[in-house]
Amino acid sequence: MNNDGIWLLKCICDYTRFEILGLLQEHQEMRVGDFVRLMKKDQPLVSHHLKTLKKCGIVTSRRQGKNIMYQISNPDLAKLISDLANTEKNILSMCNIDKNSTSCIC
Amino acid sequence: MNNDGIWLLKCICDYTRFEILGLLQEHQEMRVGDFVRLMKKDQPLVSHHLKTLKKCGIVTSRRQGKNIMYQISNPDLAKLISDLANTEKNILSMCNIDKNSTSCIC
DNA sequence: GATTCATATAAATAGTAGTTTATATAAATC
DNA sequence: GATTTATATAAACTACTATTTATATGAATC
Repeated sequence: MNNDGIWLLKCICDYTRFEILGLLQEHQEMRVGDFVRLMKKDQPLVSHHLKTLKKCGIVTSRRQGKNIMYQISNPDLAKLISDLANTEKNILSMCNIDKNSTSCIC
Repeated sequence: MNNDGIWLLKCICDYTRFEILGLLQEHQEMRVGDFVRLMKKDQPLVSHHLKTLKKCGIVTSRRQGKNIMYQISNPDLAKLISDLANTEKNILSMCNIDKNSTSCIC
């Protein structure tokens, strides 16, 4: 893992992974196939990002028969991630964003 | 600006920009040259990242003689960014990080 | 034990973003 | 007004990371 002090934020700041984490906040535990269906993305792509999240310690997994179930590694972490998402939302709503513009005007 | 809903987090999640924002939290307002000196990075690099932050609406600038002064665009935003940094720190401290390992174990 | 289903892994590709190098602009000073 | 100082811009380069495509693994079922 890189050593720049914000590798964890970076790990969360990819849209696909952000989406995965959002789904995991809602559903506690999910199979890979669930992500694939809900996110409408290719299975290898989803698996790849799950692996990245796992390497960062953000999610854990367990096998259940043919499926592999993923969950956020611990409840406190889940809370902090949702804090992060909320902070992001607050910042966004603080900005007057013109969706067709190239910038936001705070 | 991209449209993935986390462009702002992404804008903050670069080490150089994170460092710039950290300095701006401490000093309210700084000249480009101040960043260059304190961060020990090339001037064009710093300018480039300041431009990115500006495009995202995170910082603003004003000219003062030969210098251009940068500041975080508004106090609420400054607070939210420091919240973000704190959340990051909390997450990090929640993880038992072995600095020489390739992952953290939450 | 062969086939199917679910997921992982690996390799190739493509796109993006950071960095460096060189140059331009704009204000201040002599 | 020429030179210096501070900053910006542009182009070239590099490195990283997401995505795609193809294949492998491993459990369950017939």
